[in-house]
Amino acid sequence: MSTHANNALHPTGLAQKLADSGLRSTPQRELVYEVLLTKRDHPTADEVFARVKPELPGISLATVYNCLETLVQCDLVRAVNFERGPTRYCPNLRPHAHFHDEATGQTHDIDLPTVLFAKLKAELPTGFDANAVEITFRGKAKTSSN
Amino acid sequence: MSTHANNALHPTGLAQKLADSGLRSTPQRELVYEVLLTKRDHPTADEVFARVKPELPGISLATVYNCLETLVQCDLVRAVNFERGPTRYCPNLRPHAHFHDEATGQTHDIDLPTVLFAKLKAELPTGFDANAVEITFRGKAKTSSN
DNA sequence: ACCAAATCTAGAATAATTCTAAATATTGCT
DNA sequence: AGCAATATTTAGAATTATTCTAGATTTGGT
Repeated sequence: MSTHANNALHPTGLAQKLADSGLRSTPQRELVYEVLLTKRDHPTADEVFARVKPELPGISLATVYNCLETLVQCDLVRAVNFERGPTRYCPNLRPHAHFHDEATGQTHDIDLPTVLFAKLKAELPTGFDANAVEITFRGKAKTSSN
Repeated sequence: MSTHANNALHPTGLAQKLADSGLRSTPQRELVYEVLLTKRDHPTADEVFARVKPELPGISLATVYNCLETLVQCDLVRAVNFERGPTRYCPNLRPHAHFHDEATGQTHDIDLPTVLFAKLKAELPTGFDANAVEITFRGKAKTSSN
């Protein structure tokens, strides 16, 4: 069922990545990561908390924040922000943009050719050296998947 | 001294733009707008408040927020967000990107060819109709103006 | 000058996130 | 196995930026 390129990194891989940063694999971290992989709808910390609680009823919201931050630090997950709304989390590590649907509030990943990111960086005046570019679209999506 | 293309819109123009939206020109709105035009360093609401207070000691922070919001609504000013930081305000209406200097925290405007924005929108899959694109660079700037 | 509507103000309320300090869990010795 | 050192989790308090509320002030049109 792995029809599309997927950067799923299951328990062992996760443990490895964490260890690389001198961190431990814990049930909380594994579960938070799994929740992000399972439903890739850019959930907020609160939403992750809600999805994780049934599995691990004792988990606290602070821990969810901690785990998410940890995963971001280890480059397993990207934090996505849109106009002061709550931070959303995204396990898609390919370079991509985001599309915010004004009607539904949903966030969609938009894959873009890598060269485009390079082209953008090339537009910067001398003296500016970017190590990241973020691209966000806003508008209406009339996808069939809605 | 008007060396660069400038979209300054002084009192009369401001009053006009406000009137277009059925709003009044007030000392507070004029001053907030002037402060934004005078020092275009993408100040936060707090910073605008600090700059405005000496001129109009009775002004409240709530009013500064109100004025900024009003100016944004009238398309005189753009609100700029970067990773959950406080919203910053920018009177540059040309389509442009922002560069966040990780070292200084400063925000710089980056003018980009208009066609680039169009090209980006063209990359969207069918079904996605964007009415705005936001581009943010992050990195180090070693400009002489620092 | 008067009235209605618009605007402004101070302070309370809210939302998302971070901080703090104590409780738990885990690891690496011995 | 036993134990100290360290990492992680937890609940709740604190913080920050912003919005809300309700009353006071200002304004434009008659």
